[in-house]
Amino acid sequence: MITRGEMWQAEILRVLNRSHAPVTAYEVLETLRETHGKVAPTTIYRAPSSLADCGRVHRVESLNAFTAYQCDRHQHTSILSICEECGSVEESVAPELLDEISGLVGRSGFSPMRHVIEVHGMCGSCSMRKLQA
Amino acid sequence: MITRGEMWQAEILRVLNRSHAPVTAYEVLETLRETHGKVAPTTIYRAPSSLADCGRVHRVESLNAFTAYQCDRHQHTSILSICEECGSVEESVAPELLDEISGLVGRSGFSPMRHVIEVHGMCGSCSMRKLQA
DNA sequence: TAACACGTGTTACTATATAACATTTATCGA
DNA sequence: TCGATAAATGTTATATAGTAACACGTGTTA
Repeated sequence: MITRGEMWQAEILRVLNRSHAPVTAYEVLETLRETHGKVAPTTIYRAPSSLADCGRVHRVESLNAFTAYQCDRHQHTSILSICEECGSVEESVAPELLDEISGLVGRSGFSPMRHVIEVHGMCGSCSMRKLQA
Repeated sequence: MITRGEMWQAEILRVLNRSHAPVTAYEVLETLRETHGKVAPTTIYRAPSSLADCGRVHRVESLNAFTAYQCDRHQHTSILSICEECGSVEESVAPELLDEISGLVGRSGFSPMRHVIEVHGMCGSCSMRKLQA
């Protein structure tokens, strides 16, 4: 049986997948209001949180926004590269880098639970375009 | 000559240094209102931004808050470990790790400008305390 | 079917951040 | 020195982000 909560998760995933750039909760909200009438922020926030918990979407902390996983295999911590020119986000996976970071901060006894690794800059296509112009 | 802007920067640095945990802009605001009467959010936001630009404070993206650099030598990208138990933040510096990350995301032509690396977890002291209890 | 647990909806609010414009202060040429 | 101009700072209002608290309904279980 499909619960209403699962229905919202599916709707929101669809909105996130339509955009290759991260989408803020309120942008999702506006989109869903076009098709569903009145929708409350709470509805929107609950779903991505649970989706993030089960590894289907990323929360992009430095943008206060969400983005769907590009690839099913990536359902663990990713390094996100965020183009400040076009807004696109790429995922990279590097467990060994995460381990190095954990090792580094672990020297003082710190136990990592969640890694936030976001790199801002300019993507390849935008760099190209800039050079040509 | 000391401009008003520099005065605010100094005030705000003082507030940040009094706390070993990150402080939100609005907490700074409240503190400064106690001593300076009416202060507008804009005033508070301008100063940490310029302080962040010149490497005196970190903006902690995953907390929407600011924290002063613990050590003058760290005036470049740091890895922040954030204790979710006591709120304390530690800095680690590892240029070679940043280079590895840059190399990784650079494979697709991405040019990094700013690294956000924040690790959430539990600090050594809190782990100790938990074990004893 | 009463009583409860739990998921979802609704309202209202708090927190975070910035845009737009007003005012003050600094700078510079006449 | 004085006015014109540019730059920094102050002020107001508002946009954006996020959550708490409670209401409501639905599906259990006894």
